[in-house]
Amino acid sequence: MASRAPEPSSPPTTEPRRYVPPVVTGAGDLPRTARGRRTRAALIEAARGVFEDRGYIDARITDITQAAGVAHGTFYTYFDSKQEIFQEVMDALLEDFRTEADGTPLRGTGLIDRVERANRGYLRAYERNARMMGVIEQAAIINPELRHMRVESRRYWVDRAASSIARWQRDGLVSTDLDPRYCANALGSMVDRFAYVWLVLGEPFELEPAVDTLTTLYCRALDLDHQDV
Amino acid sequence: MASRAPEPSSPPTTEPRRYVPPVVTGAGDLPRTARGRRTRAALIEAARGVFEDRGYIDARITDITQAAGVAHGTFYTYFDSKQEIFQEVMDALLEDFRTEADGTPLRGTGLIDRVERANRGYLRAYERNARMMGVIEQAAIINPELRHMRVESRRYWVDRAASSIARWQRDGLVSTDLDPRYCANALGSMVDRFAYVWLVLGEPFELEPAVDTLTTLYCRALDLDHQDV
Amino acid sequence: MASRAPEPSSPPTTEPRRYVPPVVTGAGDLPRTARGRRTRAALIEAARGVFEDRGYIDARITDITQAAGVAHGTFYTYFDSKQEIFQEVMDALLEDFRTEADGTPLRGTGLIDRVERANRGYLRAYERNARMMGVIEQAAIINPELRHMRVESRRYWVDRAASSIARWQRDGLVSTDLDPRYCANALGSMVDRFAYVWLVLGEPFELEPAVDTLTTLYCRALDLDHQDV
Amino acid sequence: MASRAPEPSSPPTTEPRRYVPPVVTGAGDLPRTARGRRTRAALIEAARGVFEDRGYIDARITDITQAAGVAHGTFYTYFDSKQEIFQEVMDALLEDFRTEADGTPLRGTGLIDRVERANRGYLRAYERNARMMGVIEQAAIINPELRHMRVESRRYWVDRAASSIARWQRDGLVSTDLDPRYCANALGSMVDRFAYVWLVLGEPFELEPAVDTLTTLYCRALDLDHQDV
DNA sequence: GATGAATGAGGCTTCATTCAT
DNA sequence: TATGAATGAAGCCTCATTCAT
Repeated sequence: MASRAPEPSSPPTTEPRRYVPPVVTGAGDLPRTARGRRTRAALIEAARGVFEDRGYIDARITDITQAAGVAHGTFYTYFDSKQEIFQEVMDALLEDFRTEADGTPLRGTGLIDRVERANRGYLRAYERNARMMGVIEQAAIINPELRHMRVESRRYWVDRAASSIARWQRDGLVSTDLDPRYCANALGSMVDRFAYVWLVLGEPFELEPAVDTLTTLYCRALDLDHQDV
Repeated sequence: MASRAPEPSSPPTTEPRRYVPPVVTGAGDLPRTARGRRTRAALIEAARGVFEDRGYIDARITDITQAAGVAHGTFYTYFDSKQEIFQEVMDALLEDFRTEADGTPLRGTGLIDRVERANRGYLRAYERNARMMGVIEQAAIINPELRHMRVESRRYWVDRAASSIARWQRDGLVSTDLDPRYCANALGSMVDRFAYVWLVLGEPFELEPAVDTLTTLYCRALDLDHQDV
Repeated sequence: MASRAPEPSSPPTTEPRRYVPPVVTGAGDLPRTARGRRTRAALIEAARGVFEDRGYIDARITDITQAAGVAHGTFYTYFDSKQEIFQEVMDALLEDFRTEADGTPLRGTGLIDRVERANRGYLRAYERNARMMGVIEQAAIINPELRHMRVESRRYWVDRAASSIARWQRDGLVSTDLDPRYCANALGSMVDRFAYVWLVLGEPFELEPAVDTLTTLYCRALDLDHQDV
Repeated sequence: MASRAPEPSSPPTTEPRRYVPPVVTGAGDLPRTARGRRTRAALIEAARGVFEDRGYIDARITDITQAAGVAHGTFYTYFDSKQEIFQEVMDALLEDFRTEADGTPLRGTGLIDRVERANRGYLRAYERNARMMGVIEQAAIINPELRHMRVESRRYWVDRAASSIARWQRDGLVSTDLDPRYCANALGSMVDRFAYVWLVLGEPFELEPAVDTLTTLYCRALDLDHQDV
């Protein structure tokens, strides 16, 4: 049945490449002088603003240098391309994401509390970075290397979830008729996509009911709530 | 005196008063001759192929006319822009989607069977149209009008699901502590995004376990399986 | 002094050609059937409206056929080009111009009365055809053959005026220190251009004071008013 | 709750809220480097030549960059459109016009001498710029903004003349039965259009008789020659 | 390091004209 | 005659990247 599907490893937009670690050009390292570091930081900050305002495709190098208050050519002193500076912005964002997720306060000690904390953390981080999240979606869909980054990032979260589920199965908390990888992907999709529909597409929701709903569905789907007495 | 004269203060050459609507080249109705209908259909078919191969952004009008074997200008006899022909392709696809979803055989008569049928139908339609689904995602993220179409289409499915959930609540099958709209969005996101991750991003899954997992999670999340004895 | 001027016979826009009488193609003669004559007339009428609304450059064949309610290709059954149908429209207009000019009532019998009649007639005809006059100016400036027509038409009026002036000189009514051709051109320019500035460019004037002013200036310039006692 | 979040109803990806003004490529100020100024000047000079040779409509950006010996894209470093560079050329020309008109030697001290000087100055400036004057006529007839410029420029001359006539009336030199604005427009039209017919349309005239005729007609029309004893 | 000018490939769209029915 | 589909040349403009100071 799945046989009619396109090769899964070959998304349509462009020919997939094995992940080539970003070529470290002259721009790879941090600038040596303080002035250089300042300029570089200004460019990254400016770039984030421009990406948020115009999206990935419509962001022009000119916009970025202008917003940073430097000459056009200066951009190429620090970055080789739009993609490269985008990766910097994206890295910072994903880092913020992880930090936020972990830093969210835990309200209780049960499994449901943990799930709730994860969901709340994710949604809050998404809220704060909503505009860039939309842009990342756009960029990832267009640029193969950026897509790779995004897929990798996704895998990080999904793998964590899959490990948890597997552990819960070993602990007898979750039925073993479920495949952890399938479940983690499905439930991760649920949370991630819900955030996108809400915060990027603009479907009107609110944080607390969203957290509640996602947490309830998540736990009931795994039958965690019956175990968690 | 100047009675028959036009208003002197309104020079005719460049600011016409009577507005003659510009000729609507394409877009209008269907071509009047069989030949025209053939050409138009050929363009749409060619366009789908080109979109699948190159994505929305990289698809050029030239690619489409070449694939259809007509002159470049012929495109503009039938369509005004890439967006317009894309909408045609997308319409056809969404139609196919609905048809497929409804036509999937029902394996039993219980609620779970119905959920399963919906999920299997959705995934099968997604499979068949995987490449275009990816392209639609791309296009919708870039073009506001296409995004609108996609959001509307999404709403169609979500509303259906929300209605079902509300009905099940009235029938005492689903706990009333859940908001149908939140649930429908979350669970719809789960299925839709899972399909995307699998069939567009290329995460390796298979149809039957996917249907099973999604159906199980969907039903347990709503506690449908306890009722459905 | 005049030596630095560009070759007078070589206006800049395009290479001047000797006047080639319009090539009589298949379209030259009137259609044989009544239906054909009707279609042709409809096209000319439609063309005038389109030219008035959009100017010469922006008028498209499509606009004309659409306004005439015939198929696109039908145009070429009767005309070979936009220029050709424009000439038809222009011919009719110039004819109307001459008729109007001659038909204007003569208010008295003196020279001044005649000058006034000519001016009033010219301005009234201009008023009625103001929009097309502007378009003719545009067309003549762009298309060498149409410019030729316009120059010829201008010459017609100027020659008439020059003849009158020469006659008046022979009759001792006008000082012989003036060159009739120079005068006729200058005074004709005055009237024609005044009409353009008023009725095409939209400078606000009114008919009667305009006639008065132009007539007074015209006659005093030639000292006709002193003779005309 | 969702306090730090952006308005959910406003998706960021495509409808940016903060408006980042598009980079103004050309048009801005003068180039900052000498090289840039040189290139810009070369483009303007080349443009004038191209306009003279091909007219406004047929002048292509490519022609201009080729004539200036720069790459196509360089044009857009300094100008946004053909219209914009044309305005520069036109500005320079009108400036030259005013300078020339004022700088023409005054042959005597009477009113007639002044009129003659103005006419000679105008015709000489017209002679020197004949080709561009024709092109300006073309451009002004086609492009609304350029027409506006031209109308404004015309108004400048006509207002000057109207002021003179009004003054002469106050001084008892010109009959008060004439409206200065009507007269200034009519007589200005005479001179301007005569120059056009001569130097653009190519009707054969010569400078001195032209100056004489126009001056005589101008003065007699206003009865200046009777006063000027 | 910083500047800003120069480059040029690349795609879209229009519309007069031709042509097959 | 009338129709309307098909043709394709032609020019504009953008903007990432390179380069000379």
